[in-house]
This record gives sequence, structure tokens and C-alpha cells, in this order.
Amino acid sequence: MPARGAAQLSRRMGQKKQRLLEAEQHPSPPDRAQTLSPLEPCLQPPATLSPQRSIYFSSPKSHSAQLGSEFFDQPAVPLARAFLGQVLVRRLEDGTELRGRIVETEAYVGPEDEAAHSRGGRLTPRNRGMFMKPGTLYVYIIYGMYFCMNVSSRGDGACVLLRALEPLGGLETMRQLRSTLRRGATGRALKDRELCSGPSKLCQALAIDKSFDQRDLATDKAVWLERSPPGSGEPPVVAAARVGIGHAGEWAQKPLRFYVRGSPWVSVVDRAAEQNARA
DNA sequence: CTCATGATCCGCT
DNA sequence: GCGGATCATGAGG
Repeated sequence: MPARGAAQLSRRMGQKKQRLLEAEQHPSPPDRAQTLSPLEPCLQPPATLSPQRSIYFSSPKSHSAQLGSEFFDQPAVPLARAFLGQVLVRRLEDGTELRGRIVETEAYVGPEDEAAHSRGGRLTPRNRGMFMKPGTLYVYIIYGMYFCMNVSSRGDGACVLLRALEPLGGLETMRQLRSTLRRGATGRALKDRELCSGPSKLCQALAIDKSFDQRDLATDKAVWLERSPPGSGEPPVVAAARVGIGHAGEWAQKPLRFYVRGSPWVSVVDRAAEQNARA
């Protein structure tokens, strides 16, 4: 196939971007100030406070709504459902806050789950987060180039995969992060629906990488969960088969993926499942 | 819209 | 060595 050479060539770029992501620690990516708030680099937040000086105001206002460990301390299936509607927040080092409402999750219920990385009780350095306390993140690399973000639930080796968000804030920064990090970076602008509609897309959009593995979602300062605004009620939920696990026999069929019915932000819609569950 | 394909490399056997 | 909890693209309807 003649077209091959050109394709390969343009792929080389992908690696560097990947490494760039691994580095993360840096405030802002290659992008200019653009959408990021025009803060002077030398301008500190309201003067003075040394790191741990004040216990009273030690947590920023934005953290007041941060959901604590109680929320995460429930089995994978109820937790996967409870996540729907809640808001995931990511605070970048330059202060930019990115937020998105969770609209799609998957439950991995533990050692008996043939599709889980913890199947058969496997405990390795990689999946250790699955066995840590509820609320612990398990971030891993998939297909050599993407990340997936899970949250440990109650139960050994059980967790919830975050699959899609409805972007609520920081869309332009998300767009930049996605454009910079994705492969095949043809300049074309991404639609809003392409920002967070998939487990690895949302990791790119929120700048979540391996450095977040084993962090605690209940206490972390750079990523946390907020209760959905009151009045938004409980969204109608569809239970469907999980995505991308063709193997794993009967476990592949079980309805362990949950998403908000009718949401345009979901990564994969399952018409059959929706038909089935009609009430 | 639905396929089909290839990229790419770490973690495990 | 092998394969994967994915994504972007291109062809065809």
C-alpha cells in the first residue's frame, strides 16, 4: 500500500506529544494565554498566606462542594449510578477550572468480573488503585497511547470507569488540550461533542494522566467531584453492556454500563438496551 | 449513519 | 512475545 509511508511519517509526532503529557507538572501547555485567564505570572492570589498558615481558609471556595469519602464508599454498581449527574472538576496549575457533568460510567465489580483488570484477584503494581480505599483513582495507559480514569469503589478490586462528560466550563481549554494531545492533529476544530465523549477523550480534555494514578478524589486539590446542583433531579438512566470487552464471555453481556438517557454527550448509545428497559 | 483499519507500547505471561 | 476498558479517519450507504 503506497499511502502507507506518508501516514507513518506523520505518526512520529505522536510520541512527543505523549511524553509531553507525561511531564504534565507544567502550568500551561504550548498554548498561548489565549483562553486562559490573563493572569500575570508574578501576580499571586491575595498576598501573603504561606502554605499552611491558615486552617480556616485553607480550602478555596471552590472546594466547599467537594464530595468526601462517604460518597465513594459504596459498591461499584450503585456508585457507577450515583456518579451520573455529578460534576467532575479539574483545576490546572494556572488556576483554570475545567468542569463536566458525568453522563456515562461503567462498573467493574471485582475479582469475579472477567472483564476487570482485577479478574481472578490479580493485584499488580499497575492496578493497585483498584484495591485501595474508595475514591482512589486508578489511571492506566491503554493501547500504548491513551489514558483511562477509574475510581475505586467499596469492594476489593472493584471500581468505576468514567466514560463521558457533558462539558460545562473551560471548553476552550479542553479543545486546546484535545487538539494538542490527540494524534492526527489536523488543525480542524473539534465540536463540543467530541471533547469528552469517551474515556480517553475526557482524560485528554481534563489533562488527566498517569500522575493522577492512586490519588484520592475526595481530598485532591487538582481534581475532585461536586454534587450536582439541586433541582436537577435524578436523570433517567440506561443500563447497557460495557464497551470494548468482546472477550470475557458472559461478563461482556452484563448491563454494567450506565448512561443518561437522551444525553447527546454519551460516547456510545445502545438502542436495543433502551428499548428493552422501556417502562 | 455504520463499518473497517491502523497506531503504538506498557504490563503481563 | 502478545494483546488491549480507544480513537481518528476514510470508504460506502
